[in-house]
Amino acid sequence: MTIHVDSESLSERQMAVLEATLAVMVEEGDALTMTSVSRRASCSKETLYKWFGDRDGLLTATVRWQASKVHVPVIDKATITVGSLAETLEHFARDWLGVISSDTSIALNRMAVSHAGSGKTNLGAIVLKNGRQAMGRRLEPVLLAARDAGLLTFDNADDVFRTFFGLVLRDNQIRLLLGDDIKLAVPQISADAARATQQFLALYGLNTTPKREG
Amino acid sequence: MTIHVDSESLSERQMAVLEATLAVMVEEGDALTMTSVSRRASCSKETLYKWFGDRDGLLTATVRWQASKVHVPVIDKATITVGSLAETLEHFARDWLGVISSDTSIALNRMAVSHAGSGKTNLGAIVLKNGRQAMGRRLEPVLLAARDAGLLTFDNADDVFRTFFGLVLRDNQIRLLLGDDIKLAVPQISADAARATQQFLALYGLNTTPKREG
DNA sequence: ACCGAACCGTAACGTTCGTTACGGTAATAT
DNA sequence: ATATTACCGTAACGAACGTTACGGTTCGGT
Repeated sequence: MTIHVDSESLSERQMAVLEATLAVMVEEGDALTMTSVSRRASCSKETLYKWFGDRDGLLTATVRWQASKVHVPVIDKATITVGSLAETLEHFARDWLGVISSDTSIALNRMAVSHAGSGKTNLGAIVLKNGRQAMGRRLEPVLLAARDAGLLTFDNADDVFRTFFGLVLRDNQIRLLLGDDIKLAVPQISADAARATQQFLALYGLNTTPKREG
Repeated sequence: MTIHVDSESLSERQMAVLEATLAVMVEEGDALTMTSVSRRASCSKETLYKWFGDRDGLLTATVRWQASKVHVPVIDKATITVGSLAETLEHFARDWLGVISSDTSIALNRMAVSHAGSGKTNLGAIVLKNGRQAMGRRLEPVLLAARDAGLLTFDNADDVFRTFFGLVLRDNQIRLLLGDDIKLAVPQISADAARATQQFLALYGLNTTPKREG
């Protein structure tokens, strides 16, 4: 339960251990055992316990570390135009869909959902903070800048972001978490991102953008 | 692993046991043990194993039984109008939000997500079939009837449903599964359902419906 | 009244796994 | 050179829990 390592003070070796833990997570899910991690990381169990306290500490450190690796692109607010806004949103949506359909994201979210049930640790809070909330924080200035530029109209930025969330992700995340083997390849993701952006602009944009595909 | 009871051939006593199992699921999540279920159901473990084979069989039977209880309202396709369509969609959305924010739904989805990770059983497929897919099957005729009546325009009904899914649920489901204690009370649900319906009609409706709240 | 089936409550068995302990090795410091 | 530290590999402990077994009770049929 005690935090033995901080997110910043991670040695190379420790990060390698967390990487191994993540790999085991992806392969075995919650059936991950300390033995399997130590085998995969070529380290001793004693080291695992010395560094991370207990199993929950190892999982927490892994989730926290992996979550901190997710980078959302920063957008320049100054030069925002009609085209750049659409481009930014579409790019954002594309990256996002790519992230949530990755093996590591699915494994992490599954782990967090499982542990949210038996309320021992707060993996769910960590994932929520570094996933959903980080996305919102990153996109919010873009939305506000677009509103200032007269491109969008809305009252609550967070509420708008949640609708964008729905338009982009739709049922993809829950289906992936439930094991539905949907194909989210690059063309599909691009098409989804474009559609979501179009729909979002149609709902909140001030000018009609009658662009059709084809 | 062997199926000992069918969904139809469930005695009253067996359904009471499954109800107890569901209650334990809600309370303890995946930490559910055979002992806790037998205690809660006032039955012997021997009976549990005789009826349901093993732990997975008990969980599967519970999920299957609970999922079969979810009833989605049937809508009359003949008398569809502009107002009835909006009313139908809004009602649908309201019921849906109520379901996914219920304790049982959260517990069931968490269980299914957990087991989708360690691919032993197919709880995820069951939940998916009786949740997401059942909703789509139920709403599809409404969408098609609305298109026939000239109220909506779209190519792929399933694709349209997925967007409706996103507009209604947004980030609510994943946040609930991850343990975020968001308040989804009746007024909030009603407002969300109304907003989602308005936005959906704005995207796919042929006539503009400039109704504002207030 | 008697029998057998179904079921309850509980004890017991075996496995898995988290956790701890210990011996051995390489590197670094004194 | 020797002590200390950090780590690896593995063995061992203990608890939790799925699974099985067994004695006792209820109940419907004959």
